[in-house]
Amino acid sequence: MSKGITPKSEDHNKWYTDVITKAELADYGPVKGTMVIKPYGFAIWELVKDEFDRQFKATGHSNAYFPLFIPKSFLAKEADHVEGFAKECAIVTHSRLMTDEDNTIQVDPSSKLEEEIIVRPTSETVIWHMYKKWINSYRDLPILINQWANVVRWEMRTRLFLRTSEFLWQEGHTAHSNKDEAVEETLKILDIYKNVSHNHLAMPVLTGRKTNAEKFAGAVDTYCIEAMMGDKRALQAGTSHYLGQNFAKAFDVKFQTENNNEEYVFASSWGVSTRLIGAIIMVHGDDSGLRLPPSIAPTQVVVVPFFKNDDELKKIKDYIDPYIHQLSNMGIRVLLDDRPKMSPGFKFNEWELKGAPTRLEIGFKEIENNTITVFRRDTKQKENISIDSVITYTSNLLDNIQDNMFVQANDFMNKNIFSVSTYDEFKNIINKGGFIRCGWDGSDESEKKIKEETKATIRCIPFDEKPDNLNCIFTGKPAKHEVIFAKAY
RNA sequence: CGGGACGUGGCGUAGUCCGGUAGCGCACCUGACUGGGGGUCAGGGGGUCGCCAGUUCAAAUCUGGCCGUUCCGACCA
Repeated sequence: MSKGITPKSEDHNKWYTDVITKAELADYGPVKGTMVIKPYGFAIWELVKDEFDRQFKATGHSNAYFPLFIPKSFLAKEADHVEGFAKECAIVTHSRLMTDEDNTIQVDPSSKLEEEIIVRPTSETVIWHMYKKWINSYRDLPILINQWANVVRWEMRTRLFLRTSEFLWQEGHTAHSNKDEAVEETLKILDIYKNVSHNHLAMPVLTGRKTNAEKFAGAVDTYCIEAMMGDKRALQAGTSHYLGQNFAKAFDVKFQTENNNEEYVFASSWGVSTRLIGAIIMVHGDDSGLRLPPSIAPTQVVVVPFFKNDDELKKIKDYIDPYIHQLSNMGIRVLLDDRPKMSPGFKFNEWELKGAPTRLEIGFKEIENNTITVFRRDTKQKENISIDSVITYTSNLLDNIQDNMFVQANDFMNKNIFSVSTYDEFKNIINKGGFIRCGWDGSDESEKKIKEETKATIRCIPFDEKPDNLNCIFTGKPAKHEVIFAKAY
């Protein structure tokens, strides 16, 4: 590992990839746009995933698995949906390879498939194909299914975690007998997304509805959580869609009501992806690397001993082991980094780079005085405390760091959301970075023009919008909505 | 798909203009000394210089072609 990472202020993009590669979160795959999630990065994802999974299950959802391969014809069944994904699909056309005279590997032309297969960019179509088979009566509803899966979107420009050709996510697909219930489901999930972001990722998010131009292809309404990254750009961190009867109609999924009428099923779908890892990096990271909120840190407490030889290490272990076990028994993820031939200083830097929220430093100085040195990653403060208090101190400290990281990120976001009244101010702030809350006349044209001129997009129409006395920032007409504009990833 | 840049040990690069023994930093291996913020010294391994052809006594270096990567634009969670 080479020393140091590019400072955030110098080159944010380079800083971001430096953090990922040097903290060993991920690496580039051999096919353009693919990535390998390394064990440390995957451990973070598993913690994030487990929390979502717990909350989905607690709200009545079950996991299932649908196929990776989808008949090409399925995608065409919902007109808006095809248009949304047509330009970024991987397509399977053949099923065999062969070696030719030169001993090179070729696609065997005789293995051409009769119907080409696409690799799922999302699973609405296969799932609704199956739902048609499963739904007959109102008694079969609701269906509340989630799947953890990979999807493929053939992207032109990719970035680790934020946009890769293949990524991991969860996609929920629910079917309901009436609109209200489907909308309620859509918003219930959005609430879970928001709560996990706030309470576990320590990442404040704005919630709201997407404009027509920004919503999911095939949805009636798309709701989202939007977060502000450290460079003041926006990142869509999760979406929840009310699909109305669009997919039910496309796949002819009807059910019999209590009154023996026939009606199309109402639907929702929703997802968060490994993109969240990118968000965590950019919301919390600093010039020393990653900062992980304790809730999703694979190692919450790293113990770094000072020792010259096995004998000294043994004495330190005798001193510290009981406390390590006690922390571990409390469910705290604690690790003793006793790798030999690596200086404590090296370990300090490495664990700071990897974002471990707290560190205990233990050497003979501490042993003699019955103390231990505690370092917290969020503020980089060090303190020497009595060894007797280490358990409660550390466990409280983790809670404190979790809260503090949210407060820090929330303050940062709020300081960088601006109200403006003229388009000049608007452009000025968009250039400097930040979110803008302002009026919009509701037309696709002004939204598009603003995007062309400033690269800013409407991130969402916040739930608490107050458009009444506002004018459109672009046309000056009375505002239809109060919206959040920002440059986005 | 348009425009620019670049391909030299695992990573980052010098050398290319002006052809002549492939060099450096990091990482890696061995040993000793070290250890309170990325240790020091000594020794060591690893490169058909993206590929193919051409010019030449001689090509990382010159010429032509091909391939790949990357950055900037249109598209996107």
